[in-house]
Amino acid sequence: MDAYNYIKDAIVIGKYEPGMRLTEESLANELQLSRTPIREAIKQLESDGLIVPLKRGVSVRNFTKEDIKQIYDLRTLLEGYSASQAAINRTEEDITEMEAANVSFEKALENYEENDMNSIKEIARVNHQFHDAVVRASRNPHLHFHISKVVVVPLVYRSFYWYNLTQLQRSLEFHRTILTAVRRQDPERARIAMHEHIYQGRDHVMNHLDDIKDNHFLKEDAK
Amino acid sequence: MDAYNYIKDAIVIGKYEPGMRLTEESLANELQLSRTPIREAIKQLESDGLIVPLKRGVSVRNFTKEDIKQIYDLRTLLEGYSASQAAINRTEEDITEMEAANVSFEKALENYEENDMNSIKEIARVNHQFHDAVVRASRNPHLHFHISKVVVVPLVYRSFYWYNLTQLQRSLEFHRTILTAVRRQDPERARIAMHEHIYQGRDHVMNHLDDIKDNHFLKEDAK
DNA sequence: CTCTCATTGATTGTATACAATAATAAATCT
DNA sequence: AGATTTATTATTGTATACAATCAATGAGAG
Repeated sequence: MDAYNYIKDAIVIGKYEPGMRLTEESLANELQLSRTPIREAIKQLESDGLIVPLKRGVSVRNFTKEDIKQIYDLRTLLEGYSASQAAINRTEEDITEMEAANVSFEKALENYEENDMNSIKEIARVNHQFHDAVVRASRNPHLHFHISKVVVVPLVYRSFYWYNLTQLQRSLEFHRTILTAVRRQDPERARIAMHEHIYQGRDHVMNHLDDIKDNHFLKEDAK
Repeated sequence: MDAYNYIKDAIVIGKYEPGMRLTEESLANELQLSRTPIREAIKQLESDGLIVPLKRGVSVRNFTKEDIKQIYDLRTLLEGYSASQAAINRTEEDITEMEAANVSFEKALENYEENDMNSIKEIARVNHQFHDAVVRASRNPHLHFHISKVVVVPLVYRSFYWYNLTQLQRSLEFHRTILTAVRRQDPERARIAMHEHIYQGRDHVMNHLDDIKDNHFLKEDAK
């Protein structure tokens, strides 16, 4: 894996915590590379908004509750649009892919256990599989570009750790509703279903952020 | 100016034409720098989607007519949302800024002459001033982030060269309508007005792309 | 004469060295 | 002691050298 993806993953899974300062040399040591490729990775992560520039060097970005709200609102907007466009432009192959993703989701739910790292990761994977199929069906690469930047945010990723079986089953139901609307080429219903689906995710995450007292995600930006 | 902004501008104004291959060494020579900072700039521009990776090195991205359509659709969506949020969250200072931007626009129109490089640039500047004020009034930095990536596309920038006085006056009228809706805190009217405004821009650009025979923007991707 | 393979040349990927600058620690003065 | 200046250290910014890889050219075989 290259430096960019390594560091990105480390941030997303929380290995590098928000506010943590990243120095080129320590990263270079950890990845057994020279500073040159590290610097390039850092520049890209800065473009992604996952790290913020300091006077000297960079630190892992801290997303506040307000950030998460706004990011979910954007996701709602973009993925809602994505679903509506998918309903217009989808082919039979797209439908097949979405169906396959939902079958995988079902299977993943059968093996699901709360707090089991592996089954959670599997859920995250098949969930992404479905959403990705929708975006691809929309036939708009630029939309894909923006959605991918909005979804990668650490908290969005980690939200799967906070779901329980009932909520995940509800998610699958939404996927089925969206699939039906896309199959019937009903853009508005597809959009609304996706909108509702992601909005539920937003509520879910926001509730958790309220609960957590010692919330290291909400630390003030280390200046 | 640093390497990133230099190359970006060169691409946006068309100095580096679509499909043109960029080698690190030639850029290093042109900017009188070593390859190291050039490489970092290239990685960022790749994130922006302004250049595309080749098997070896990179080339300036070529935006097809389909790309432009999709980009404008996204802009419509994002800036429409931006206007609606501005209507909700605006302060008096935001209104003042938007008013100032429109006054500047008026002034710029008085000095406007078709094909006059300077007055065109001035129009582009004050237009951006207004749109930027709206985004800032929406109080959503992430929205700002995405809109800025969607607006920078070369063709969007150059579209100002294709306007005439009547069309620019119409643009100013739209700005006024948007401002009114934002002032009255009417999100839906603000959204629709912005939507219509940008959609006109889209039509305008698409018509021009139809007209232009020897359209170097539409060259096939140099592989 | 054309196709294949090898050799050459150009360009990128990585490492390292040095210079510039910021952060930190020490020392001096009031 | 507290503040201010100076010295030291840490970290980044840039340049350059070398290794790895891809593209292009040419030589030889069919």
